Amino acid sequence: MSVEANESRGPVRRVTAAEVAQGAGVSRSAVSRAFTPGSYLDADKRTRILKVAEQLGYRPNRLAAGLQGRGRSNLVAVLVGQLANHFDSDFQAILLEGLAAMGKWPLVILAAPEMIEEDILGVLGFPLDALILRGGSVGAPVVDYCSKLGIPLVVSGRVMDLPGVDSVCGDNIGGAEAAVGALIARGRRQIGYLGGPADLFSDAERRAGFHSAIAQAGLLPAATCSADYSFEGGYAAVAGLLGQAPALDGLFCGNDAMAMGAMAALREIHGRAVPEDISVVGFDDISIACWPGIALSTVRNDARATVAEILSLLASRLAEPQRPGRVVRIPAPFIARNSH
Amino acid sequence: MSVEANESRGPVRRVTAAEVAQGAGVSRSAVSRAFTPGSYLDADKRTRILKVAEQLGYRPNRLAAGLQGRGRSNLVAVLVGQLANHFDSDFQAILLEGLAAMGKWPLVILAAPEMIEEDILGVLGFPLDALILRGGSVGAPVVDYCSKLGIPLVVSGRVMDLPGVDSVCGDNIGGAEAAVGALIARGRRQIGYLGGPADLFSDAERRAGFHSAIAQAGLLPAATCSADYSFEGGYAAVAGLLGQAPALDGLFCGNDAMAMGAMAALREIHGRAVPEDISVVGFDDISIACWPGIALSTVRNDARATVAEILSLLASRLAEPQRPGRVVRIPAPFIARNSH
DNA sequence: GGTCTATGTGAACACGTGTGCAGATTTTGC
DNA sequence: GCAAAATCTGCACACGTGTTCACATAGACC
Repeated sequence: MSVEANESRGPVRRVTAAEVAQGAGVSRSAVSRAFTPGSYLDADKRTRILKVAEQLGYRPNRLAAGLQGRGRSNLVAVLVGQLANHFDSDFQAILLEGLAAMGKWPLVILAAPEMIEEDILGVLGFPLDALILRGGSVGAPVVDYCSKLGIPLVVSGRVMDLPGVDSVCGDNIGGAEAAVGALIARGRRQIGYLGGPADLFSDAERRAGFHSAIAQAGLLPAATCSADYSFEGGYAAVAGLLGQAPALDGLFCGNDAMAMGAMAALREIHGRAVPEDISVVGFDDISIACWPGIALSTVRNDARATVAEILSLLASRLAEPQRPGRVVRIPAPFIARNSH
Repeated sequence: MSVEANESRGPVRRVTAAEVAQGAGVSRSAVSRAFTPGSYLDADKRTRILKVAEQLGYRPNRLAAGLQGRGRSNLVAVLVGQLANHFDSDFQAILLEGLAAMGKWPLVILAAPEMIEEDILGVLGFPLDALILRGGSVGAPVVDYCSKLGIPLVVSGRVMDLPGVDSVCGDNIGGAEAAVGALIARGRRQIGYLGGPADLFSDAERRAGFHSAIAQAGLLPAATCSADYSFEGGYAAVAGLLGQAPALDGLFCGNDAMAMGAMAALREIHGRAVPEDISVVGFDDISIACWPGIALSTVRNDARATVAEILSLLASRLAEPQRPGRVVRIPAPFIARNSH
C-alpha cells in the first residue's frame, strides 16, 4: 500500500485516518478522537492508535480538518515589502514570532513592484484568519473581497481609514517633530529634510512633521529632496542638498539607511565632520543604528509594540467580527546617540 | 443569508459555489467549470456566473479544492533562522520571489531557539508540496515524517546526506581558502580566524578551509576564536585575538557582520588601520558589505544561485518523487574590496 | 441524411476530516 | 440497589470543491 503510493505520479498520497483505524483495529472516529484534545477515548485504545499512527507516519490533514464545521485554518497572510529594507526584516521576524505564539501559520507574500492585483487576490482563496498588510500597496478590490469573504484586514505602517479595517502606525509626525526639535536644541538652524519616495504614506507624515517643527521654531526649511529610502539614495542625495544649502548644519532623514548613506557621503566626499560640522538624524532605529562607528541618532519605530498591537487587534477582530475599524498610533520617541 | 452569516460567532462563513449557482440560475458544476481553465462551458453562462460571483464575493476555497483528487496545495513551508542575520533576510526575499514565480505559497516558520520539535512537526499537517530548511535545526523525527508523508525536503546552507533529501550549500571550504589566499597574496603572515558558533555546519567548513589554506602556505594559525555571527560578537572578539597574536596582520571572519564588528573595534579601540595595518575579510557578501565606508572584502555566498538550485531541485523532486537525494555546491568566489 | 467529432450539461461521487447523536457501559452518590 | 451522571463508542452527516460519466446538442464531413 505505502510502497504503491510512493511509486505513483502526482502528489504522494498521505496515510489516512481510515488506514490507522484498520491497523489499530478501531473505528475511524476513535482515530479522530485520539488527535482531538478533550475527546472521550479509552486510554489503552488511545495509546494503540498513537503508536500505529507514528509507525505509518500519519498526521491529521489540516486542509480536511479546516474544511469542517466551524474550525479555523489558522492561516494568516502577511504582505511584506522589500526585505532589503532593514526595518522590515527586523519587523517581520518579530511578527512571525508573535503569530507563531498565537498558533497562526504565516503565508508570507512578497509585494514585488511588478506584482499585479490578481496575484494578491489569489491568496484570498485560502480561508484566512486574517490578512496583514505591511508592504506593497493594494487597491479597492482587495479591501472589498476581504470584506465580502469575512477576512480581517490589519494594516501596518500606514493608516487605512475604512470600515472594518484596523491600522497600526508609528507616530511619524510626532517622531519627526522630536527629531527636528533635537537638532534645534543642538543649535542647528540650517536644517534640511532628506525624504523617501513621495508616494509613500510614511514620507508624507515625516515630511509634515519636519515642516511643522521648522515652522514652530520660526525657521524655514534649508533644503529638501526625495530619495528611495536606501543607503545609496541617501549617499547620492547629499550633493543636491548641499547645493541648495551650502551652510546646512542639520539633516533629518526619512529613514536610517538614508541617514547612514548621507553620513558616509558627508564624511568621505564633502569633508564634513558628523556631528561636529553637521548633525544627522534618521528614522526607524534599525538594528544597525546602534553599531559602534555608526551610533545613529534616530527616532524609534517600535516594531515590538507595533506587532503587539497588530496581534491584539487581530484577536479582538476574530472575537468580534463586526467591531468598527480602529487606528492605533505607536509613540515614536527620539533616540539620542552620537550623530547629532 | 449573507447578513445572517456576518452576525454569527466564529469564522464568518464564505459564499459557496452553491450560492453562486442559485444566484446565476445554473448548476454548481457550472460554477466550478467557470473557474477551471479549459473546461467546457457556454460563454454567456460563464459571464453570468462570474458576475454573480463577484457580486457575492465568491472565490473558490483552496482548502476544499486541495482536498480533492490529485491536486496540489502549492503550500511550501520554509523554516528560516533569525532574520536579524542580514544574509538570511536577503536570501529570504529572493526565495519568496522564486516561490511566487512557481505558483507556490510560502508558509514561513521562524526557527526560534526555544522552538521545540513538535512545533515544527505541526506544519506537516498541511499537505505541503515541500519543506525548505534554511534555518534552525531539525532532528530525525522531522526527516522521518517528511519521508512518510511524502513531503520533499530541501536543505539550504548545510548538507544533509540522507536518502531522498536534497541539499544546496555554498562552497564554504573553497571560499575560505580563496579568502585566506588573498590575505597571503597581500603578504599577510600572522593570520587569524574569527569563527561562528562551533556547532554550526557553516563554521565547521569555513574553519576547515582556513586551516587548509594556512597549512598549504606552510604557515601556522596565528589566532582563532568563536563568536555568535553578530557585529557585537565580532567587535568583542578582537581583544582576545590580539591577546593571542599581538602582531596579527590578517583576519578571516566567518561572516560579514562579525568582520564589520572586528573592523570597528580594530579602528576605534585598538588603534589599528584597516587595511593598512591589518587586513580583514568576511564571508557572505551581504548587501551592506559594498556600502562606501565599509567596502568589505568578502566571499560571495550567492543567494540567487542558491535559490535557483533549490527551486530546480524542488521541481525535479515533484516530477520524480523517488529520485535519489542530491547535494549541490555553489561556487563561493572571493570579492575584493577595500578591507584587505 | 447519416455518421463522427466537439461542445455542453447536471447528477453523483470522492477527497479526509470533526462532530452530533443514539445507544451502551461504567462510575458516582444517596 | 437504584437513579443520575459521566464516559465511551461507531454510524452517518456535513464541510466545499473538481472530476467522471452518461446523456444531449451542434457542427463538420462524406
